[in-house]
Amino acid sequence: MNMDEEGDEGGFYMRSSSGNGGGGSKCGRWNPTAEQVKLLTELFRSGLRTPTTDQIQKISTQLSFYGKIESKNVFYWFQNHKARERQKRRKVSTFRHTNNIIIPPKSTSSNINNNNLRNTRVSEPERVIETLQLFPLNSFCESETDQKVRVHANCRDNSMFCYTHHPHGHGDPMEHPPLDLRLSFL
Amino acid sequence: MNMDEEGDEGGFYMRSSSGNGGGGSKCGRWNPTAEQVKLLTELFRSGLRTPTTDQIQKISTQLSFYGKIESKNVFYWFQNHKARERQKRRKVSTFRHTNNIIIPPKSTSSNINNNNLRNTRVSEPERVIETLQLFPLNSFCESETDQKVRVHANCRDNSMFCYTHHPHGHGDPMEHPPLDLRLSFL
DNA sequence: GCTTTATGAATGAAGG
DNA sequence: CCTTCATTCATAAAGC
Repeated sequence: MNMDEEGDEGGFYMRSSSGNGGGGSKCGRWNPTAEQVKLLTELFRSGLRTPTTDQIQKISTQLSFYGKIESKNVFYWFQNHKARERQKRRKVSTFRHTNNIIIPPKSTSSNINNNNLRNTRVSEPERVIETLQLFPLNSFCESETDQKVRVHANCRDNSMFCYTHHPHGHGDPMEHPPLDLRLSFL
Repeated sequence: MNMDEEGDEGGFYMRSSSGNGGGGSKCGRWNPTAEQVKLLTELFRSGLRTPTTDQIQKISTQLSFYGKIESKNVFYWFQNHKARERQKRRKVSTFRHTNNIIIPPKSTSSNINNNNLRNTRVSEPERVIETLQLFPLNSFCESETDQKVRVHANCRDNSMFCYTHHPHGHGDPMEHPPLDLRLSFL
């Protein structure tokens, strides 16, 4: 991109690590603490997908111990998490596999001591059950993104990330294909 | 956290050697080549703002010729590009009064392009008029007192967010179905 | 090589 | 449920 525009004016970081309840957390949107996320994730993994109002209330109440939270946050969290889980599953892409053994993506917690300034999201690796994928739907890709191939019968074709990798490989630096496409391929 | 692992909270990307198209590129984050950016920009300028999945795929396929790319990269690119365009424009037009004539905010171009539901073709140019903004559409002022009860047409329970009082009293109506939650409070 | 900027990626919040 | 927007986080690239 070539936007020689000025950047920003007086950026202000807020994102207290867990100071939702204690610190002077700025209003705005809910910023879950690590504990909250962990618990929510655990619930999700336990199979909870669409909590009822009652469940939401209870969850919210419990999580309020770790920081400010509202019911709607819980509600949205599950909505988003579920949707994005599905979304990423749809993404028929990039899974590293050797021969026919698919290697789950490395979790790359290489530099743990990277104390970033603004990174306040405490990392909590929390391994997940890894099930092997036995059928690579796509050719082969290499990326760190994983997916558990899931056959979804969605009526609409509005899957978000569908990716078919077109393998290309050449070390020619000066390659320059006929970049003339007037968007015609769309 | 990346969206690849549901439990992976602090997944850090491996450093990338950024040898994108030519060299051995590690997968840190996608680093588009000049050609890719050029094409994407051109598409954007042609009016494409929110490509459909199908378009994303085609674009991705085309661009993969110039270097490694995934669909989600295209998706994110358009998301970001559109958002930042808007952001920039908003920032500038915060006080754009042409002499004395103030153009009233026309609902933020909502209905300009909404008619068109993303056909398979490139959308119409969709000129962004973006007039000045007199009111902060989404000013987040923390008001603890109220809760915007989201009227959500939930089939099962109609009382979605009720913060003021719990709807069910103490009877605790329905016990949770098939949830095998280890979290006791539910 | 350290700081600043540009931008890829993620996610909370809505709208429909 | 699905899509989209706003904001934020993280980091490669650019500038000093």
